[in-house]
Amino acid sequence: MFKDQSQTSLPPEETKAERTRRKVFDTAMTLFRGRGFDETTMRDISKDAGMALGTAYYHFPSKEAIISAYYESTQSRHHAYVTEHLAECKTLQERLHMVFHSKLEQVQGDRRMLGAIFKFNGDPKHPLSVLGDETRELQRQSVATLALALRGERLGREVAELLPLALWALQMGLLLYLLYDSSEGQRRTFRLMDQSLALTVQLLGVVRNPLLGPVVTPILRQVGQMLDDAQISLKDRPPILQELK
Amino acid sequence: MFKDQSQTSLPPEETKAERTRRKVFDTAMTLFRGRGFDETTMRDISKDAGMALGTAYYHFPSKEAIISAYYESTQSRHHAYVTEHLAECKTLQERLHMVFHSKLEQVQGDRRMLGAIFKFNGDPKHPLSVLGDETRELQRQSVATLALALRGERLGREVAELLPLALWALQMGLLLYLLYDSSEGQRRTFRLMDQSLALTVQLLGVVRNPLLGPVVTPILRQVGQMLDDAQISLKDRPPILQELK
DNA sequence: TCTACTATTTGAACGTGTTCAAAAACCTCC
DNA sequence: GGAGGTTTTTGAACACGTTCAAATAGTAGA
Repeated sequence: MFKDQSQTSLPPEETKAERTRRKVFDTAMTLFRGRGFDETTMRDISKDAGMALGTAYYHFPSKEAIISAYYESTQSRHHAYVTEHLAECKTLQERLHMVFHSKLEQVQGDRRMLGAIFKFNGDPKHPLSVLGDETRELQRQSVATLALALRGERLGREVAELLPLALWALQMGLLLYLLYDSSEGQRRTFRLMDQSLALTVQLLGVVRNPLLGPVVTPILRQVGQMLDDAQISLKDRPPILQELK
Repeated sequence: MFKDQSQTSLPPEETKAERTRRKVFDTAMTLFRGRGFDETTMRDISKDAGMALGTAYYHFPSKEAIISAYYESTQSRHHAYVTEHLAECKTLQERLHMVFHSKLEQVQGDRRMLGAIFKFNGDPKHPLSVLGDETRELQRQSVATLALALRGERLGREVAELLPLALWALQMGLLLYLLYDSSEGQRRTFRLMDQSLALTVQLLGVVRNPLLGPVVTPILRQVGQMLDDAQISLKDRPPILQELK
């Protein structure tokens, strides 16, 4: 219809195909948020987007692929937000608070979509399984984003290795909790999050207490070895869990 | 076809309907184990069971309901096994070992079916969500079975409240790991399990150390309060997570 | 044995996600 | 502007889980 003459120089990358793809994505997001993932059909999406069913499938190989795209986009938005606001936070508490709160606020409106993400963890072969092969890179990024909150902390080797993964697990748990939390404004999840983070900081204090070193260090070391052995680790190429052996 | 004349007195409860239902269940189990849940069609099941599609649906309201029945049957088999063998185990280690090993051995052959169970956790409304409303009773039983391993232990109030739930979470984690573990005989999962249990016992030692009481007790108390507040608790009617507030 | 009722079985039909061959639009080089 | 090629769009078709009205088998009371 329209030749895109207004933007000859700015983004030369917005091809027609990309515009269609975005139209599918945006329409799907609106419908998913409104009715939920399962209640929205691909036919609904293509109809609302003003195109044929096959067209939507040309741009997204499956319905879940749309969720996957959402997953990527929130992750990168979160990462951007965190890197931007990191300098403003002075203490560890502040950094953890900022990192976790921004994540939660970001996905707060998408509660009904989270289910669609958690749904696929049961299938190791499934591309959307958070623990699986295909989301490995995404999961690595997610851990890296959270690890930014630990920047500059003096941590023992064991803690430095384990904590980012533990934070990731905590975040996953909180997102799962969010999914079930229909309290107003999801305040329950926010409270649980604050308490969890306070506890984390407190535990970190215990772990760093030199008097308790002899008790704590061997345990941490053992936990680390155990997770390594089970390949639930972060050492160089981080799989979390792919098909094992 | 056959009038069942051989059992006039033994089980008066095996009606024809029950026999058909069992036929559906058994056929489904065979196919699920062989090809996996998703790869098995309701049409496959009904054909192999020698009946029409609608008949299978008369006895099970949905495909997932068959998994649900499996879920119940393993839980009760596990419980029976544990109560029977509990007396043979003298130490805490032995009891934990027996309880966890028997569970794992029981579901070992059903790896491919576990995915179908984990799949539904994403949806709070879904009857098969392990955290949800409808599986509450089943989850309570599961925790109770695991708690049998702690019978007779002297535990502080906080630990006594938290540990069973922690064991349940551990078991869930191990089952998820099992799902991804295609190592021969699932030895990776067994090893991870043994290590986790050893660590559990070791941690229990730390927690019980009277010298560390002042450090450990307030933390445990706080964790307990936090989970209570978030309704992730076991106090009287245990919800774990249902739709919140 | 017949009658009325219930429990069970049947397969056609529906809505879904997905696939695909063909049509249409677009692009590039002459 | 037209020929040849590629990208995008289209809607019919498929297999699946599920529903349902109708057919059949079973049962209990006369």
